Amino acid sequence: MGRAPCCDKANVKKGPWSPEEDAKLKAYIEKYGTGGNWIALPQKIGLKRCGKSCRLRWLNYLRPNIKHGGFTEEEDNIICSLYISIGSRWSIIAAQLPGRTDNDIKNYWNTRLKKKLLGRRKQSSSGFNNNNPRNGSGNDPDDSNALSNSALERLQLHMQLQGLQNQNPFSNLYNNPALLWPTNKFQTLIMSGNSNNNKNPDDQSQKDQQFYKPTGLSNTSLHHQQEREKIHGSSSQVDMPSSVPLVTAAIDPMDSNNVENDQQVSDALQAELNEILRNNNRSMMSYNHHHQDQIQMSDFCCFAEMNLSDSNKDSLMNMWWSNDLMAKSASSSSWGSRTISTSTAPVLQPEEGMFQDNYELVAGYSL
DNA sequence: AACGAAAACAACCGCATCGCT
DNA sequence: TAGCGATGCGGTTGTTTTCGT
Repeated sequence: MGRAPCCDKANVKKGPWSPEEDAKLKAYIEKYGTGGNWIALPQKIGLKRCGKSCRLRWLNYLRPNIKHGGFTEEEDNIICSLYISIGSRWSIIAAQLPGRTDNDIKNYWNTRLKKKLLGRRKQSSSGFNNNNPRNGSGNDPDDSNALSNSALERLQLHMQLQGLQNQNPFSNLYNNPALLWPTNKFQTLIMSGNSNNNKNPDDQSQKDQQFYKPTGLSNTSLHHQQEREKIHGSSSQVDMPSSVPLVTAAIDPMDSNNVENDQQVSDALQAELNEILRNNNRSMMSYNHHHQDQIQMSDFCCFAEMNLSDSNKDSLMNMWWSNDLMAKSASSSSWGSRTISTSTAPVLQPEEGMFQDNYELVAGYSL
């Protein structure tokens, strides 16, 4: 049995919004607010629209102080850094850019910024990542390659920015440890969210709120505050650098609950990583025409460009995928993959220091 | 000017989660 | 605490605009 539709599809208008519809929706919300019920809203206004559609229209286009287009260099920097750090968590990224919506940023990234950055890579590496039909869509939930597409993309960006530090416009910001998130502490925060009143280890949004919310706000009041901000258009931006130590202090990474099953968890994680790496090696075979046993991570162009030993490059690739896997394991949806059953999989909690060495090895900047 | 391809933008869909009863 | 409706999110698709020939 399928899920009940949120509205009567037959009597709902779809497609672009007309100026009249926009005016009706805007006028109503500005006067009465959303009333906390988007589903009922279109009926009240007399719009033949789905409540979700109204919500999207309001949030993305009609609410005050929305900016469209004209992304600045600084915004590019932030988007880039955050994407590399946390992946396609557009709502979080959008929260750091006042006036920008997640949809806008997502579109901007997919259509322009990504190309602008990845366009710098060598032809050969793009052949592997983009021109290989096996890797093209990333839609197949059973395709283990899909798991690492985002990670690989982020890795490539990471490498390029790292390699171009002296001449690229992102270098200053990229070296800002407060903005470069895939740090040991950040990973620990994500993974240890359940040690601090988080009953559901899969509840990513709960972790997000825990991570971003200012002190003194419950999740509920935070939600209400966010709702108010959305309606009134004030910035929901949280000053990230200052919020990080704030929450870090609230969650003790050395909490004994977190490290209880470290060895067991590390073993399980390593096994999963090995499997993923094997799968990726197989897909590399089809691209490089190498024997599986001969494939090295260092065969990747993005690694070849780095001044690292082969073993370090391979460690890097291991680390990067593990970073992605850890994130995905910690979340059921926000991190993209649904290939790992969060209901049955153990909550992987890395040891303190698990990523430390790798990041120092790779990044070359102080965390 | 006409056409097709590519890029950009807008909106929809399905799923996970929240929060109320 | 289970059930259910509402909400939020990210991925995807559809449409429009721009560009190249």
